[in-house]
Amino acid sequence: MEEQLDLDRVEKIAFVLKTIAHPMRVGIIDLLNEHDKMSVNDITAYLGLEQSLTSHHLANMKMKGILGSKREGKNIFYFLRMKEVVDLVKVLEDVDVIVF
Amino acid sequence: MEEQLDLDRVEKIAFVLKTIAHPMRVGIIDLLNEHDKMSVNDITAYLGLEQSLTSHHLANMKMKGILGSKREGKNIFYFLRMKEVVDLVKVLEDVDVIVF
DNA sequence: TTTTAATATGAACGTATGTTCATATATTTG
DNA sequence: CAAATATATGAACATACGTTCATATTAAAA
Repeated sequence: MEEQLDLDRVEKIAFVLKTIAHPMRVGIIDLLNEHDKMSVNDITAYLGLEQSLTSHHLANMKMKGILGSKREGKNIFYFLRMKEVVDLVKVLEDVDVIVF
Repeated sequence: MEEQLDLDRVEKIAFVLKTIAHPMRVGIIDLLNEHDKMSVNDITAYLGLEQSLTSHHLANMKMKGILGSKREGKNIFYFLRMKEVVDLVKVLEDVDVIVF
């Protein structure tokens, strides 16, 4: 690595981390890694959240390029666009942490 | 993966992500990956921040188990304790993102 | 043993983020 | 076309987070 901070680089990396750094958004990534695409309803059920809150999380991740979506009739299906985020989760899978 | 959300799991993962999801904290990880240990002064210089702000970031990451520190005379040296975070950064190295 | 250097701490404050709630929009079905 | 279903949107609010500033602590050096 360099001896001089590369601002663009660290900002880009932090931007993605920030977008994912929430329990429910990690859950969404897990789910969409298992399923290719899922409707908002099914995601909502899985997370156990309110519809509206799920929708907010999904919109946020979509806007930032992590997810994509396509309508199919009454449903809208979300899917992983930035596949790398799955690896982020995998890296931390077995890490030993005390959460607070 | 499972068909039922594992809350402890996603909370743990999000907790670590959250701790790192800041440009300067990504910078700190880069630096400590290159150097084994570094004094607060040197880290501060590298980041181009105020001493106090750097100290806050370091204390935060230490408290949450990402970093460790040891005093040597006048200086305090910080080092990576949770090495896995380096891989988080590496995963996002070459990802294509539009930051805003 | 006062001064200087290195680092930590804590209060204060503004901004960002997560959540709720009420409502809007789109699509299908009767 | 009216009703039902699926999803989005936006305002309001509370809380979390990042930053600054002023001051405390610790160790070394003069």
